[in-house]
Amino acid sequence: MTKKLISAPLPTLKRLPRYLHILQDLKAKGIKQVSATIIAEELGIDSIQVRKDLSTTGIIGKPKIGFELNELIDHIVHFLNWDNMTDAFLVGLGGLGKAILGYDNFKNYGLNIVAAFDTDPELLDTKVHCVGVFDIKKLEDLAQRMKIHIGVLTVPVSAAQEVAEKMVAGGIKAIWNFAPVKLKLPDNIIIENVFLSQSLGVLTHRLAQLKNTEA
Amino acid sequence: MTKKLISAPLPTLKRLPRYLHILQDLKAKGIKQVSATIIAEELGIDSIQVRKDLSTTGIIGKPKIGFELNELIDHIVHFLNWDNMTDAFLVGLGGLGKAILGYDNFKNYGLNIVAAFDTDPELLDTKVHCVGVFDIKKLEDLAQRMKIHIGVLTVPVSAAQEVAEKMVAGGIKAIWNFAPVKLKLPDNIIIENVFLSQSLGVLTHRLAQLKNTEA
DNA sequence: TAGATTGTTAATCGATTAACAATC
DNA sequence: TAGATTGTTAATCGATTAACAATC
Repeated sequence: MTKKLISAPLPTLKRLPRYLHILQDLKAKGIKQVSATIIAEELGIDSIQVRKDLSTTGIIGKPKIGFELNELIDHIVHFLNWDNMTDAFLVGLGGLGKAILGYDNFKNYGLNIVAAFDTDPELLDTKVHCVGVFDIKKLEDLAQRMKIHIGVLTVPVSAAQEVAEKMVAGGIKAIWNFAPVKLKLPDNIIIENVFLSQSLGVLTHRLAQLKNTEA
Repeated sequence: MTKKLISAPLPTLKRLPRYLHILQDLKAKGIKQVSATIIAEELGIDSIQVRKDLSTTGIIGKPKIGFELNELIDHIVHFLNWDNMTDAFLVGLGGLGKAILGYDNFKNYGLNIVAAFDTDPELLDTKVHCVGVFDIKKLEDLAQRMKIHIGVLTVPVSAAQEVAEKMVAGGIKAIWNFAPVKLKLPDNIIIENVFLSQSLGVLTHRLAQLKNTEA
């Protein structure tokens, strides 16, 4: 039986991977128990928030003691579904696509990229970071046959919508989108965008602000 | 005289680059005016929110007409400080570092990477995507002499804190951090984190949820 | 003019933070 | 035991959404 995964507020969901990083550090140091206070201090946030976030994963702590480290890690990992490796396709072997393929750590995050796609004839039927590269024409058919549910989209903006539609046609249910464009897809498709310009905008705005207040 | 940059709520700040993408698309199509309604439809958000967000940039629209496209673009670009190119250093030439160096578009986002740093002897004194690569030992001195204020941090977790401290020692005021670790730096240093695991966690959790509700 | 849109004030909603009893 | 921590309910805070007058 699979435990039911109850959802959480988006901000909570985004903090969970950060807790996990800390916890795995502590585990490597041989620590067995941890309190919300410790985690909070490490991340510079409020301990009440940590406690509330952790409770959404279903973990039960012990007053005065805190949480069993291994048990807590398991709960977070399960909540994020990182205990089940999910196969994925990646489309677009530009710099970013290659970087993601080469970043082994995503295996710790439940993501297993099993094939890559591009239009560049030079790349077809080669391997990049041990992953086979195929023509985009084969995407839909292969996705269906291999029952792929996650697509990583690292193509230029101009191709993003078209490729995303092919992913959906192939039965892909969730798209990790790195192209700075709003994908127009059916409502039941999960889209998670990584827009680097957002993050950079925050940085440059704040830096300008800082310089203005200094001047 | 530089116009004063008033700050905005973080969610607003993060939406502004997305508005800009849409507006530049419209500009390329030769359109001269735009209403909040149009932008909102394009992004699938509320038009009231768009109006409020835009007003934080200081733009004044015309009832019934909307906004002058060029004027609106200028306001957002100025608000994000993307009209002033800021020189930056990048440290860590792994896959991600190389991808960022190769992504010319950041020049549209006010970021100009003028030098890269690594420890790999093979890379030193070569050029990657037309940017010179230097030994990390030279980082502090060069940052000071060139008055660099932004550092892009794409090193492994194990090196992140140490390199970040070198950046600060070199006078860098804002760090765009891609290493999944909390940097411990003075309060006046601006840190903007890009934690891909956060985004991936949201995706895998939601996909698991979807499958659970289907089953 | 009538309809559409802006800009702003007020209401709602949801997340964070505070308070506190329970407890190892 | 006393102090520290959990889990939960209530209060606060801030962002989103609604309402509406002004206006081209």
